[in-house]
Amino acid sequence: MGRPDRTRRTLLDAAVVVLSKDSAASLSAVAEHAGVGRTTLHRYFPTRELLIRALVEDALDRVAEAIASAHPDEGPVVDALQRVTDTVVPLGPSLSFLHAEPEVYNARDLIRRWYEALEPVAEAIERGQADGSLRADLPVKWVVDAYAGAILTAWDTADEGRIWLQDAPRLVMTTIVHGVATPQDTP
Amino acid sequence: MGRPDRTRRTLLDAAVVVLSKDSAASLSAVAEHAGVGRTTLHRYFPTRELLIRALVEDALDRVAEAIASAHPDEGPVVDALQRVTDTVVPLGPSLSFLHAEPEVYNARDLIRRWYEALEPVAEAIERGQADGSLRADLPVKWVVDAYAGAILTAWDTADEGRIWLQDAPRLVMTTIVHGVATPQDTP
DNA sequence: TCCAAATGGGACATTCCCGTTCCAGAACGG
DNA sequence: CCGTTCTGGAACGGGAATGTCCCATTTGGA
Repeated sequence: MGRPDRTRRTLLDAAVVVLSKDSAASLSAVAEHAGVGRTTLHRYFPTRELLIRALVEDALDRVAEAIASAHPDEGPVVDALQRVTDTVVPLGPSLSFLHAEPEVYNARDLIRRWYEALEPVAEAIERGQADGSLRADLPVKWVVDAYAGAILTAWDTADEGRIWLQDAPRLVMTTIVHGVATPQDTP
Repeated sequence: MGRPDRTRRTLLDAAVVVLSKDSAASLSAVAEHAGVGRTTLHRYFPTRELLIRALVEDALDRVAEAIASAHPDEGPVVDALQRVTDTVVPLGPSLSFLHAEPEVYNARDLIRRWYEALEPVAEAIERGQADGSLRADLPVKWVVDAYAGAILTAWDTADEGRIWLQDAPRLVMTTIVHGVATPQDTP
């Protein structure tokens, strides 16, 4: 991997962190956070628009890859979701960026691609509802969003120092799968 | 209530909708969405900073008032949370705005005030953990964030048309309280 | 070591948004 | 019905961010 590739990677990583906390942050701020001159940033991403697009692509790729690597179609559904959670939580900045970026919010095709990336999770949830391990009185679309939202919340909460990041996967799984009530009280 | 009060209310309502979807939206966009001239907007809120502050105050007040009106300190905790959910879900735009606004994210005191507004919820959760109706192996801070996050997610999901807004409170409560697994599988 | 590639800084024009001012017209209340 | 208040449009200066160019310097590989 040559120098250009490393610089590009550095820029993408810095940009996702900065822009996830302020989607309107200036390109100067991004370049500075990456330890790179603003000129160099423009050399790799000529316009802000192109930088955003590249970040979205990168984030979607990472999420899709992380989910795939967890093999959500294998084994008991709850175990599968546990594996997905473990691999996706570290992608917090990318999730946070996708969620904060207005470009994503207002572009139909990008929303569609987000849910395409989550499709294996949706299938796992359907599988769970079919085999009786997940309750079937909740819309799959809702469960997908609630699950993804919980992961995002966990990242944000850890980022604010209210929980430890290492606890995040367990908290997400316990809360989403079993709920916050005591088991006995669940009718 | 005179004309100025109504105009101010119109502006606040329009601004929270526009800025919740794009925290960097221009004041022209806000004024246009409110059906008001940009001059008038500046007459009520001289600077963008002051508009943001007023929006934050308004959002925090609404959340605190909605929670208080649900009397989260009375009756069974799960019932109390149900009442809070019912009253808070309609505040989606305000929650979304608070969550998206970088000004809030980066200001210690505003974060503190957000959690102060949620304090009655935190107390209800503590009460539930103490009386055995809620599981005690989850940090209260996490439960508060997960709960608020679920309400926000439900609003966003309804806004995208993936669920009906009228179903949101039930979905939030079922998911957060009981989880998405079938009751029998909860150990 | 040497050369090509990559980088960083400075300078510049452009564009967009903000905040202000002025003035004419509309709306509301007495 | 009249006058006070509120509103909307136009115009302007200032400032910040963007995108572009040029050139000196550094870096890393052959």
